[in-house]
Amino acid sequence: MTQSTGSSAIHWFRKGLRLHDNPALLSALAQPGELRPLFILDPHFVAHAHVGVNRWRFLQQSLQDLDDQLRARGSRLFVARGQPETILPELFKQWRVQWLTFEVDTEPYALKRDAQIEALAQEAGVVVDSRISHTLYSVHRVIQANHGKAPLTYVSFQKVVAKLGDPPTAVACPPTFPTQSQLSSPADLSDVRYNVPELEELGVKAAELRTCRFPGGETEGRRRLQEYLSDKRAGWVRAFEKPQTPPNSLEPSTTVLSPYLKFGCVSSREMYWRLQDILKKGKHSQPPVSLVGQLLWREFYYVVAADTPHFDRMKGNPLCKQIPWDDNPEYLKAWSEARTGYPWIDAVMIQLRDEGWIHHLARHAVACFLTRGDLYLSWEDGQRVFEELLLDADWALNAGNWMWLSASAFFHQYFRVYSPVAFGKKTDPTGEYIRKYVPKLKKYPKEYIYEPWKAPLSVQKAAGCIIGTDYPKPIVNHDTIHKVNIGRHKAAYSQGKDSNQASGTTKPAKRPETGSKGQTSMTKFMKKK
DNA sequence: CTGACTGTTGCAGCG
DNA sequence: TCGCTGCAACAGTCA
Repeated sequence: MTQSTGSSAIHWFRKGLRLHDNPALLSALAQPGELRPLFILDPHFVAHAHVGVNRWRFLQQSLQDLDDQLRARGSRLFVARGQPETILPELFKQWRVQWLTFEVDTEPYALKRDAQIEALAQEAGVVVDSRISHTLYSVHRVIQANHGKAPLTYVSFQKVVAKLGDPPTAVACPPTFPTQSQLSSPADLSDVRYNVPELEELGVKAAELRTCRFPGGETEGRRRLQEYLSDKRAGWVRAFEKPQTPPNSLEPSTTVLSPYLKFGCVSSREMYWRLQDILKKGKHSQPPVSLVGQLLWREFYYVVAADTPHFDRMKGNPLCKQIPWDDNPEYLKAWSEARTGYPWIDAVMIQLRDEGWIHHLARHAVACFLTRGDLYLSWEDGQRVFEELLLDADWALNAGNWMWLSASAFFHQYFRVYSPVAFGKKTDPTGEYIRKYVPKLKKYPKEYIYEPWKAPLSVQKAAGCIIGTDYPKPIVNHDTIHKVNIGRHKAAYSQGKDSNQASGTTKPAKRPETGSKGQTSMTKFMKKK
C-alpha cells in the first residue's frame, strides 16, 4: 500500500497532454510535497463521444509519451479508470491531496464536470488551481472585450484580440521533478494499476488499424512543429496561404499539427510565438490565410462556441440557420463509406477513414457535398462522422466548420457550390490522389478518372472496373441537384427571415425595386409589413 | 435608414 | 496558364 508521508498534489491531465507550456503543471510542481501527474480514463468518452480507432490510438500514444517523459524526470503518469467525480475524491484521501491543478477546458461537458470536481475538492479541503493554456487567450476575456458577446465574424474577432495585445509566452518545463525523486514511494512508481492502457483496453483491435501516419504525443508533436517551423522552411512559413495549398497532394501540403493542438500535445502559444520569430524576419502573409491566421480561426471557434448554447446542434442554437434537411440513411451511409460514385469525394472519405486526417479544403468538398451541395443531409450527420474519424476532431472547430460549410452560420454564400468533379481537378488534373485512395479506378485514363461513368464501356473494361458493378454510379446528378438545393436553401433562408420578422427581432427588408425579380420582391413585399 | 463594401478557399467560359 | 467576368445573390458591418 502507498504510504504517503505528507501532503501531496495532483496535476490532472485532460487535454494539454504535454509538459512544456503547462502552467497548471508548473503550479503543481511549485507545491511542497509529492506530485502525482494523473490522467483519468473517463467512461463518458467511451459511451458518448464518437471516438474511432485512430483517435484512440493517438490518445494512447500521447499517454505513453507523457509517461515516458515523466519517468525520465523521476516521476510517472498515473492513469486511473472511472468517473472523475468518483475517482478524485478517493485519490484525495488515499494520497492526502492538498492541491489539484488542471488546464481550463471550455467545452460544455468539461465545464459541468469541472464544476462538480471543484465542489468535491472544496469538501475535501483540496485547493484547486486551474490555468488557461489550451487557447491563446481566455475566451471569456475576448467575450468581455467585445461588450459581453462573442464576435461573430473573423474580422471583428481580429479587432478584439488586437485590443487584448499579444497572448502570453510559453513557459518551459524543468528537466527534473526534484520533489518527486525524493518523496515518491517506489511502490507508487511501479504500481501497475495506474499503467498506461494498452489499445485492447480502449476497445481497439489491432486488425482495425492501418499504418500510423501521425503518431500521438508531445515528443512527436514538437518534432513536427520543429520540422515545419525550422529555418529551412522560413520562406514557406512566411508565404503560407491556406487556400493556395492543394487538398489532394499525396503528402500533406500543410503542417498536420491540428491533432497535436487538439490534444494539447503542442501548445498553441508556443506555436504562435515561434511563428512570430520567423515572421519578424521578413515580409509575410497575413490572417486569415497565414499560419497565425489558422491559430486565430481555432481561437475564433473556441470563443463563439463558449458563448453559444447548443453550439453543436441546429435546434436551439441561435446562430444556426434552421434548415429542413433531408433524412436519408442510405445517402449518409454511402457518403461515410465512400460509395457516392464521385471518385474525388470517395477518395477523401477513404483517406479520412484510413489516416484520420484530410486537408481542410478536402473537408470543404465532402462537407458541401453532404449538405447544401448534393445530398442535402444535416451537417450534424457529417459532424458525427468527422468526430469519429478525425484525429483532430475538436468539439468547437468541428461544429463551427460544419455550420460554415453548410451555410448555416458564419458563411452565407450558399450559391457558391463545390463541384465534386471540377474542384479536385484544379490541383490534381491527372487524378493521382484518386488512384492512390480508390485503387479500383487506378487504370482509368485521366480524361475519365473524375467521371468514370462517362467512360465508354470499352474503356471501363480495359481499366478493369465496370461502373455500376465494380464501382458505384453517382448517387446523385450534381449538375441538376445542386441547383435544386440552392433553391431549397434560398427558401429556407427566407423562411427564417419571415419567422424572425414575426417575432419582431430582425431589421426590415432592404433592396427596393431595382431589377430584383420574382421571389425577392415578393419577400420584400411581405416583410415590409 | 440606406447603400456600399466585404467575406480564408465556386464554377464555367473567355481572352 | 492565369486572371477576368457573369452567374445569382447571402449576411454583417460601417460610414
